[in-house]
Amino acid sequence: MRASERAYQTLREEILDWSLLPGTVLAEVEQSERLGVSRTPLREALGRLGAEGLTRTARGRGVVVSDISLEDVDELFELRETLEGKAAALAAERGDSTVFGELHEELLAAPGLISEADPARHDYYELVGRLDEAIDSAISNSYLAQAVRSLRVHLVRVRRLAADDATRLTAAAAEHAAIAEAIASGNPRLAEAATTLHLHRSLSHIKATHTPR
Amino acid sequence: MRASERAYQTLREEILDWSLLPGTVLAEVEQSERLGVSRTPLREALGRLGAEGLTRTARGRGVVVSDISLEDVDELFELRETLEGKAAALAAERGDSTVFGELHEELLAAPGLISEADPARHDYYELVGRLDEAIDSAISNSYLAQAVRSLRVHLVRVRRLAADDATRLTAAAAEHAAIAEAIASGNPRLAEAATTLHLHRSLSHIKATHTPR
DNA sequence: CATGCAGCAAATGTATACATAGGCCGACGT
DNA sequence: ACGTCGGCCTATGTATACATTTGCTGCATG
Repeated sequence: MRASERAYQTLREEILDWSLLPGTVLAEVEQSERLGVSRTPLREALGRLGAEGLTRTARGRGVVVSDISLEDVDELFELRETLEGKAAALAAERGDSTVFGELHEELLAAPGLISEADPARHDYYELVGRLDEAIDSAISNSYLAQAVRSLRVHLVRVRRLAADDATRLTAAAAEHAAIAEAIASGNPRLAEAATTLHLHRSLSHIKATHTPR
Repeated sequence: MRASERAYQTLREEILDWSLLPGTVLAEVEQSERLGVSRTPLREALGRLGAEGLTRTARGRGVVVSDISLEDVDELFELRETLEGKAAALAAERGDSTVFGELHEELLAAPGLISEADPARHDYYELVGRLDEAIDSAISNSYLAQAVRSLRVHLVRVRRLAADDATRLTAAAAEHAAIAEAIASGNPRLAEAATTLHLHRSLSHIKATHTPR
């Protein structure tokens, strides 16, 4: 794998899982030595991160990890409701009913995946990720898909602000199942409504459980 | 100005005004010599263009200018309707009524700007650009604003597919005036409807006047 | 005591040399 | 004659040396 790709993947992971906290300065020499690559591929990695909005260049202090506050969460969900609502509606119009029917079945059984044995809820998030991918490919619109994907990057960070307890995840699974069912039934307005409902509940949960640091 | 910035601006301009046609290969040495910068800043410029979607890396042949077809136009407008509709609605909720009232007045007088003396319609597009900026800043949502801006880049390219005759521009000015008026009146649903109407007419115009090459 | 300027230091920005991989062309074999 | 293999050559990927800018510190002056 290319050195710039390695540096990009590593930094991206570390930012998304809050190993690198907002405000952390990513100096070129420092990071290039730490990651074992030279400054050139590291700069390319920093450029890509900046384009995604995960970092910003603080005039004079170099590149720093972007901040993400509760206000950002409101803004993110405002955009998310718009984009994912439209995506769900288009998926209902254009998607393959059997694909989403199967996802619906799986999501109904999802509470079984939320076991205490897997604190990271790997299986659960993998299933939700497959629903996202199915919607992306069903909408047949690369620009919308791209917009949704770039938005989801930030949402991964936000997830850490919320306490994803088993109770909430079980409820969320039911909401996702409702979205899949609506898409499978080919009803755009219902799919959009189910998405809106899910996002509002997610946002409420984040805001209710967030403990200010 | 930085060399990488110069290279980026130049290439971006050339792609947007179709001086660099879709499919054109942007080899690093070739372009760095042409633009008078070394390969390092040029690579940074190419990276930024790729992140915007104006170029893509063609496996083996390096970086090429992205294609943009009539199918892309449909996809672009589908996303545009979603984003700009939401933006207009938010602007109506949160914007300063006087700002949009003044833009409304100016847009009503816009047909006077469309003179035969200025084939590029510089004054007209400047005014429309100010409406876009006013909406962007009124929505108070940096993520949505960013999404709208990244979308507009592609629309600049599309504009060249349409024959922007004086008749269409006069009608478009009236549609823009209606949007500004709806925002000034603080009516989100009206603002969204006016935007939807305008975008549909723009798309119809593009599809009606486009002469396949 | 505060403010501004000058010099220094460390960061980023740029150029270039070098490594490496992949594609193309020619030759050889079937 | 066509296909395949090998070598060369040109492209990109990386490292590093150098230039340049900017922020900070300390001293001097009002």
